[in-house]
Amino acid sequence: MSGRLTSAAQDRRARRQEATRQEILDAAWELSRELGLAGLTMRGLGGRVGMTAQSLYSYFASKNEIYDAMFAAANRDVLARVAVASGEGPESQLHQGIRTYFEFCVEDPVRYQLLYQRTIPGFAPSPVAYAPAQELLRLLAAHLAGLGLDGRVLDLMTAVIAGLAAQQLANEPGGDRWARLLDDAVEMVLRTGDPRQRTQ
Amino acid sequence: MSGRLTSAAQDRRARRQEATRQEILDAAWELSRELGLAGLTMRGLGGRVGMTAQSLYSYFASKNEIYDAMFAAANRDVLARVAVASGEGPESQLHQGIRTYFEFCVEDPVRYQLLYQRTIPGFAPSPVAYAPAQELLRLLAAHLAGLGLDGRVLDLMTAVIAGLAAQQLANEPGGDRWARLLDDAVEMVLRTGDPRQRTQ
DNA sequence: GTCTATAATCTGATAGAC
DNA sequence: GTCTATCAGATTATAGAC
Repeated sequence: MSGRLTSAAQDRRARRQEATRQEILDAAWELSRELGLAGLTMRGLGGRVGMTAQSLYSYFASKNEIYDAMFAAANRDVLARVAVASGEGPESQLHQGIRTYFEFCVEDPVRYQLLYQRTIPGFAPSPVAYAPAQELLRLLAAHLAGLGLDGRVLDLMTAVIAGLAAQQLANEPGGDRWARLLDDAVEMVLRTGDPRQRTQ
Repeated sequence: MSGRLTSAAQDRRARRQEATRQEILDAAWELSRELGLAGLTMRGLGGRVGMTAQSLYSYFASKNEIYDAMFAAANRDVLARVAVASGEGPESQLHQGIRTYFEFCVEDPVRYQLLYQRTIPGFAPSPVAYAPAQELLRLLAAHLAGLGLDGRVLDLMTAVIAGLAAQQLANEPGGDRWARLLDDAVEMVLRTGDPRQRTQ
């Protein structure tokens, strides 16, 4: 019986640990949005979450491990959101999925910087943290393949989506000047890649 | 006569000053490419150029002024390169100009980061440093207007170009997987914006 | 698991001699 | 214009008491 009790206590402790980790990550996002990704410091983060900077090392082995956890969470988030995007018919579903992804991108400039502009000096995401992004790309590739479109169209599509998101974030964050071009742009790429459309 | 001599001496001194400034900027680019834009430090820069970090302040009032000078030089460079891009007929000229611009973008990741991904914490370019970029955009707008295309097409065009460049730099720096899609992508945007092409 | 203390180092920038 | 010396801080991270 003491074994079961010990195990239950371990569970409780582990859950508490995990809850604190999450609290720290929430504060890290908050601070990053206020001061920029490079402005995030262990002291500032500790202060925000109500402990000393040193105590953070009980939850994360290094500052980069915090960045990695943020990276992983964001990637898991976008994959989940795109996966549930529905629509009637494959083309509508594709449009919906891309729209969902695009909105995720322009929603949070700091998150976009972390995920897609490798700008933090010593940081590179771990394979585990990066995996959902690859899965997302595979998902898009499969959808396009289902419409008879090849890798060339995939590359063009990712570039067009990324370009619209980047322009929106850089030149008019929070606006829709590029966002409202998205559907037509996607349609344009689909038509270009459609063999029935080609002249040769 | 002493007046002329003094003036000549001032000229010589000013030229020497300017030469040293340029030497410092060259070293700054070099170091940034080695360590990343955020990795550039006054001490490192001083060491590279053969003086102490403190002496750099005789040439630039601050570190941000160095970033600004780099920003300005890069913008002047790309404008000059695009301006001389030639071609027969307005469409060919447009393609050539865009190709020149694109190659400038993918040529140097660090320069791209400085110009187009506002990632340095305290730095914002001065109006003078930024001006050539606006001129470049006006140039593109005028070319498109000459083909009967509106601001919507301009926004779509900038997004497509930026997207291809960003994907190329992020996923395959030095390669041509996205670069070789450029001409077709530009053509695609031009056709989409052509009123003769529209169905309604 | 949290703290204090501190290591060890880096940063941009200034003062003043020469 | 260049140097030495130094300011006034910041940074991540570790050691060890409790």
